[in-house]
Amino acid sequence: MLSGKVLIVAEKDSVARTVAAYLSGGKVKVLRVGKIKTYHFTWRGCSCVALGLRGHIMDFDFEERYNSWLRVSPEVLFKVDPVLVVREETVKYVRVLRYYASRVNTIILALDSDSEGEAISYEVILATYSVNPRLRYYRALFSAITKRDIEKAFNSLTAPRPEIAKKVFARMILDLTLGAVFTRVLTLSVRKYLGDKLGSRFLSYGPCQSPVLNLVVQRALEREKFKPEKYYTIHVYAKTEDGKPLRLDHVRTYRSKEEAQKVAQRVKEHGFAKVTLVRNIKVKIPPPKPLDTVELERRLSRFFNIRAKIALDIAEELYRNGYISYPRTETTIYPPTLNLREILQELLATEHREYVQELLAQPKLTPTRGNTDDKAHPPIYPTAGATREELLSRFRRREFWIVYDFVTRHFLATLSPPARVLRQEVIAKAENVELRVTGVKILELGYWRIYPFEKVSEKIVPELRPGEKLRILRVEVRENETKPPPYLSESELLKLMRAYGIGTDATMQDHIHTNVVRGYFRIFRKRCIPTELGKTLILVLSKHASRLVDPHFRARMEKLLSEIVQGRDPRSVIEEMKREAYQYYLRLRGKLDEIGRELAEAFLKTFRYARSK
DNA sequence: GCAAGGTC
Repeated sequence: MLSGKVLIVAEKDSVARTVAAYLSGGKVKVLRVGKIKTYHFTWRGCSCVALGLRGHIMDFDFEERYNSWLRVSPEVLFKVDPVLVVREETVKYVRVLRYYASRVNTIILALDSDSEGEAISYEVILATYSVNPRLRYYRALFSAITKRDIEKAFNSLTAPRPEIAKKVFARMILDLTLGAVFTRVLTLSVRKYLGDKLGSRFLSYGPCQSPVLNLVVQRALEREKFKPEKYYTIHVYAKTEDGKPLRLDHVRTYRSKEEAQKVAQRVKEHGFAKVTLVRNIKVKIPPPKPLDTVELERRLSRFFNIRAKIALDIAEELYRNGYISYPRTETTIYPPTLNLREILQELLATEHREYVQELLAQPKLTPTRGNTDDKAHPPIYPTAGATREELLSRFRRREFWIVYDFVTRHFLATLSPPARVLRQEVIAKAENVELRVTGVKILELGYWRIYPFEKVSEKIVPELRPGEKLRILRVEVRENETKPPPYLSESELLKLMRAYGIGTDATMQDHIHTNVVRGYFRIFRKRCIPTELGKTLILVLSKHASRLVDPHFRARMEKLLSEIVQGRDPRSVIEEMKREAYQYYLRLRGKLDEIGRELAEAFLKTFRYARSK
């Protein structure tokens, strides 16, 4: 099937390098063209060159003449087709692609086996077919960067799937069109009220960023609407028969203070409580599953108050420097080809040496296992052992060490035994008033030894037996108040985004970050607090175009787009979505003055506040 | 100057 000369294109350099190494059997010549590395080798008698891109090489944009926000009415953008253009930063890649394309007879598209990879494949075809009419294109689909998978993919090449590429292109067109139209109309609405005060700022809308903002705002509104209510609880201080002190709580709460006091009085007069139930349950707490991107971000936020964007930026840098594996993954199962013992050997160079030795001494390693596999990248794990000093001197920032050490501990935890605790519960009755005390006793630390972030605090209840009498010393009625729900934490937000299907593992933190940069919400002590501007933006959009900010909007759009893969004409899908968006546009346009006034007022509050802080 | 998705 193949003969002569072959160009292999991968999504990133590391994959091109690995493919070359596996197919060549080891003999690879590396040539640099500017900053781009090309890998030359022989495979099945063909002379091959492999190179890695940096993701997409093309992008959609509106033609130059639509760039004026003032002279071009936003609705015009619904009627024009954005054009696919080579990105400035990737012109050099296209040049190299074309150079080789004119000198080979076959291009193998070894891009990631997801829809983005299919789209990038198509971009490569668009960039090269004109320089060599005899070119043949094949697709190599591998589900892991392992020798077996790569060889299998290259021995069973398939055809590119343009319908998947077209779905991605349709998404790009819709994201751009909706983003541009609504960003411009919102920004223009406040112009006449704000003038120069707007500065270089603008009010953005996006099919991912805005539903994310909505989630944050809804929680804040719940919080604001919340009316605290008083309630009363009863607490009993008692002594066991052998003299140990013990506090029991009445299982009920009361709205009325008088009623609570009456019950408390009855308990007090009764003088003792009789133990009716002693329950001790041994519970196993399993170690965490192998780490994916979202979980890395969520845990670093929860455990260390590190923002998701910072977490991924640092993980990226650690990856580039060879300390951890590729940080953008949805996989939570270690592939069978991953040599866990080898990684442990590496980790002997860390300060967890002794713990690592214990694990290595075990005859069999049994890692935990999640249930997701993106078929592209393994879970995140450390790839080199390093000390605190090494990381601190190399990166100069404490967070690098925190992230690296976290990844290491998490990896070790997944190979560790569960923690074991004893959950204790004692019920006692004074007259007919039910009292309870609960406790936790740690039986075995298990993985908590290396992963103390999840360790529970111990509270031990003295040993009691049913029928035992507890002498009541004091009874207390406490006044409490119901509390509003807290602002959404960044960790919860990421979880919700994943559940609603907003963004991808690699972009979720971006959508959060965009909202922060736009001044829509702040993150303070791990929690997302919307500004006046963020709240007003959601209020305005909810009133006139609620679907655009609905958390389900992204998933709905994806579902519609997937019809393209089933054979539907992309143009008809794009038109359908645009028609709907146009209706929302008309509604907003009908209320432009009112909307502009509200947003302008909120804008001033938000940025006056930001400056005065 | 608009978005979201790759990648560094």
